[in-house]
Amino acid sequence: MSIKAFLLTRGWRDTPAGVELSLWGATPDGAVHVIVSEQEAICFIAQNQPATLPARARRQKLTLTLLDDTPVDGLYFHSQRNLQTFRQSGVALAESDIKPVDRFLMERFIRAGFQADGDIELIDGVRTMHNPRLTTAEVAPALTAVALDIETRGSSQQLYSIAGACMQPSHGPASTTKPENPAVVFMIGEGQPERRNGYTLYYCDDEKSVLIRFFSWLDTVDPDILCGWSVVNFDLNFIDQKCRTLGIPFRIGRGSEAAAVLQPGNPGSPRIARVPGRAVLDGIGLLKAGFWAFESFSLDNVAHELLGEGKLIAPAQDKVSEINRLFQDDKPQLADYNLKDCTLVNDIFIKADLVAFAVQRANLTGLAMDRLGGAVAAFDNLYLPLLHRRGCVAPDTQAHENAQSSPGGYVMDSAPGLYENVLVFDFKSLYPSIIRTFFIDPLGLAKPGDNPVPGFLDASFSRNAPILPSLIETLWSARDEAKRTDNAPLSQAIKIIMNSLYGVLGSTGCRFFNPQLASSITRRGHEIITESRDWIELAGYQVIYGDTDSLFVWLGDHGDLNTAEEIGRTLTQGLNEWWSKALHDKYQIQSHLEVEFETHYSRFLMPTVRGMPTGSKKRYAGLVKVPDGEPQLVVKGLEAARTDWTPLARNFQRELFRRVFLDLPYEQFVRHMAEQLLAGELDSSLVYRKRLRRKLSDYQKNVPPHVQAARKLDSASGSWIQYAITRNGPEPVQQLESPLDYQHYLDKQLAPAADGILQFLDTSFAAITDAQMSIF
DNA sequence: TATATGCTTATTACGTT
DNA sequence: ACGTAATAAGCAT
Repeated sequence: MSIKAFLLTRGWRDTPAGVELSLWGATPDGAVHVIVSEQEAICFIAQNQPATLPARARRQKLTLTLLDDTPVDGLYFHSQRNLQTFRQSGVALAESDIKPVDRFLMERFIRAGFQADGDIELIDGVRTMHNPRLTTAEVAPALTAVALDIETRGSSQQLYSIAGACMQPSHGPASTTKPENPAVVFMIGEGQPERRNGYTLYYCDDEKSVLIRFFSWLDTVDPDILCGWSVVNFDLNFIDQKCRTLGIPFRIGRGSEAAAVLQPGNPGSPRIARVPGRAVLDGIGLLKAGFWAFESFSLDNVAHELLGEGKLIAPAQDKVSEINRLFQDDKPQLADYNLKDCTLVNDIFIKADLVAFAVQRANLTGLAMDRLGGAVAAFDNLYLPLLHRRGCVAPDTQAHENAQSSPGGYVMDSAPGLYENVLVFDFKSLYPSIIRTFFIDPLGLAKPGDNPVPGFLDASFSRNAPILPSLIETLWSARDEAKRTDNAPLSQAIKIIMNSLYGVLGSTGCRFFNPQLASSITRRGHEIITESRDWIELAGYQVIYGDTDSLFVWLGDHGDLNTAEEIGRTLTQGLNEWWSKALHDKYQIQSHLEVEFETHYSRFLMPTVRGMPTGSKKRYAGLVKVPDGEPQLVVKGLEAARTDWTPLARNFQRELFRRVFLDLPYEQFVRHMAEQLLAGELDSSLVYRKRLRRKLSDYQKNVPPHVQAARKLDSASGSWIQYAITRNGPEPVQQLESPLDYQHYLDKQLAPAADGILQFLDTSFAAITDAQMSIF
């Protein structure tokens, strides 16, 4: 095949070998023909338009105008700096020595419909370290994955074993070539290979041999994806360091290319894995990116919550010594444990559809599928191609010192009380809908033209085919379609990208940062929520609370249970129609605001700020009746919702609320709970769990309880600390020495958890339990 | 290998009575 | 002893 140019890199940087470029395509003779970014290429691919890209990109000569009106002829670039670098560098192009990973990627692009001759072009420069561009289902039609997991001995940093297990994600058609040996464990030890339950255990002489044989196995399986649990920060980093120590190459890339784990520049930032030709997906990171919430992100806990099973050695045991013991006495059992972690990871990936989510996310953002976060880059990828087609280029990122910050959401003062029949209305995707309705757009702000739509901070926005609103519109209908076809990962990915489009406009790291943009969104939000509140009150109902995009409406005497739903629908429709008319009359714009009737709480608690008459914010609870089922208790922000409160208080609060909401007796329950506590029957639920968000030594100005407990620990371990309050103060659970301070738990856990609701029943935790005392 | 702001709570640290 | 500011964590949207 004859390759003219290959266009798969991005960004630029100075290296000892010279400047590496990535934003442009060019032909081997050095002439600049193609002015197109990788980002744009990926956007096209994502839209299933592979044929459109090369023709358009090669032939189109654009005349561009900077937003500051500097004319630029024929160049397509993302920043002044890139332009300068490009001009100075004298790009040299070559066809030679295409690496296996590049060849692999080209083959995939060709399979996706590109013509090798002419359509795919090679730009020399970066290309060695960067990779994997498995961004789309078209490019990677049948993804295969391997979960890996290592076992080590902590103190001496010895590697005991590596396990790997193949997965066929639900995404894409099944791979036709099933690996012969889909799950393996390589362990230091002596003996013949052992066929065990679903995998093969191989014994190796030493660490070096464990690594080399694992790399070789990986090469035959040749997965697109490596996954695991904290896989970059722990497993791959450990293997990388071990390879350096042993002097062997870290060959887990495609075509046995060497991988690397980049160490964080500044402490706190995550490590990054560079594995040529493969994507590295971490289960924890992906779940967090999809807004999954778990009590803890430990593998054992997530497996229990999602799959109903856990690790073979429960974390409560002394895991380290147990692993050491197994390595000495029972290697097959250690191998079982090792492999089980891999299969749990695979099962979690399948259950939560994480590969599909990662693919959809990459399709939408134009980012590599193993790159999490990156909202600013995603905005660029979506916005810049459209901006360029208008003949404009964007400004580079600026330094913003003392940047004016924009307000966030509007949080109403609440009316505290214990209610019946509270309806919750919310504006569906409020900020994106404001962007659509009010033409919020960087280009529209720069060139408002005649008769613009006013924003805030003296901003005004052109009505003439704005870019960002049309982008939102496209995403919006794609999301509706995804919901219609039950494509949950896609719908979730679109929701996240839509919301992040707003977020970056208020972030100084974004080239489009501008308080006028951010404020024109959020302050319009304030106006919308307060005017909606006024409208509902004029309609005769009391609004007891609201936060950013939601309104909590008490039906009061109108609250006949059968008519509540009816009222909800009527108010929804009325409010939507009112906004349509109001915005048309005032600005001659079409409203894309959309109020939804979200929840009907049959019982609802809006507490006060502790010890005050003032209504609380961001804290409430309610009961939702479900047809043919147990009523569902919803608790937001209160003690029961907080992981830094003890299980004692959280369970107690939920049960108390349930009883109160269902008009069941509760005093006996409260007394019984206090009795059990004092009798030592609840000791196992008295543990606090908090994160150490800084280094132990960095807590200087103030030493909170969890830090006091952590400092009593012989060996510091991890960023979470579990502790209990004893009569000698906080002590870590691992080294509990003093008797528990039950009075503390009565006063600081049970009482506050109960009084939030009991105050509206004209009683208190103290009153109920004192009555008990007087009986004795 | 830069989405945000708003709110509540507990606890400590430290000054003033 | 008591009030208040600072510190820290976690949550809602």
